[in-house]
Amino acid sequence: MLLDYVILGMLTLRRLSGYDLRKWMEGPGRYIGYGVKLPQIYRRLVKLVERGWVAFDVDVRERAPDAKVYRLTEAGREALLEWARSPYEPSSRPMDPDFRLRFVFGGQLDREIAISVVRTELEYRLKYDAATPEQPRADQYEPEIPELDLDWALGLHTVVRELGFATTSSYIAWLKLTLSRLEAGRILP
Amino acid sequence: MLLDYVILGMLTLRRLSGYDLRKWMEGPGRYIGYGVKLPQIYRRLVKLVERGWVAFDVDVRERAPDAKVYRLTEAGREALLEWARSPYEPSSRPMDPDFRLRFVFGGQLDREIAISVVRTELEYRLKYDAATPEQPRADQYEPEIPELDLDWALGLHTVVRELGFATTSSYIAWLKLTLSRLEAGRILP
DNA sequence: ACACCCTATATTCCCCTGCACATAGGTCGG
DNA sequence: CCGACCTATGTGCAGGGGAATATAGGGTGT
Repeated sequence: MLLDYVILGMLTLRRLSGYDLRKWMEGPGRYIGYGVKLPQIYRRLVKLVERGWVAFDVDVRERAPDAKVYRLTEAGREALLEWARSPYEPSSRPMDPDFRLRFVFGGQLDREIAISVVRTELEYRLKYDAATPEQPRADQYEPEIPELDLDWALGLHTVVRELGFATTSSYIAWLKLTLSRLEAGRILP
Repeated sequence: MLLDYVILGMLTLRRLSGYDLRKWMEGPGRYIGYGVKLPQIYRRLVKLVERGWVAFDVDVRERAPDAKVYRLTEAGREALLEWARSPYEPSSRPMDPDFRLRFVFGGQLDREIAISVVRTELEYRLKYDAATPEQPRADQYEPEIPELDLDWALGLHTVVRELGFATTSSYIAWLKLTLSRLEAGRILP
């Protein structure tokens, strides 16, 4: 379950309440592309406590309701590390959050993990996504609705595929750049 | 349910079996970013038949198992149009498939719908996503694990946010370009 | 001859997850 | 004073959706 590792990964950096986790997901975490609603976060936290991966202390607050502040346990740290080291299989859809999740929350534990995940992702994208996508051929379609303008419709499909192609290309460029920076031993100038 | 409208939208263009729908989702439809597994497609098709939005004919095939080839009904066409005309609320995560789905499967029905959806999306992205994201501040974090290199971890968060920022920027550029092309009345040169 | 994959449909089990709602104190504007 | 909104926690319900499995004919490789 991806949400488990988002929570464990964030708790590696600092203690957080369920409410904090949601704030992160709606804020900076938006770019990672994975998000769930509050009830789900609370439910997952309960399960993670049951499993012994996280624990909490009640933080009594004067001018706000009491909060449960969660922290990572030793078992949770091991679970996160095990996930981070498990084989990474890229998703067929480049915009899926799988890679970014692995990269950030796995990679933060160990430089070798970060490098290996980026390398795997890059190889996969070069193999399956670097090719120029095919144009849809009008003769393959026979609209059931006479009012539908087939050229218009396929034009929209084409421009969306162009968006996807451009996005994927710059994604691949980012993967190459990031890989070389990681291999050089530092990521920020 | 988004899957309903993916199916209705594809059936607007041509008759398809459940298996065909899955092939499209794994192939060209990958760029739209919405995908489910086969069992879910079959389940949805059953529900759409019950609701009267689609119907099927059994296609007896010589050298392959018989296939159910689905087609759009009048009620299905109306349901798709109603969805396409309903107010569009952009998702807070730019990579969610909501916009692309609306744009392709709503926009193919009517040029005004396509223009309106792109305009709404562009306004939203300019408002919420055009700003440079903040850098994470190291003093806000207190890792529980001494082995964790906080600068390294935050560096990874930063480069992923840079990827998100670059992606969003080129997405906004695409929205502007597409809007002006749509307003000019044609999308392809 | 046998293994394996492709087309094609579908079910069962079980968990994930969104929506609506409940609770409750604090703050702020009208 | 009241409504609206923020912090902060949850519950109940219904439906979405993945993994594994079943079935079954045809083609392809070794």
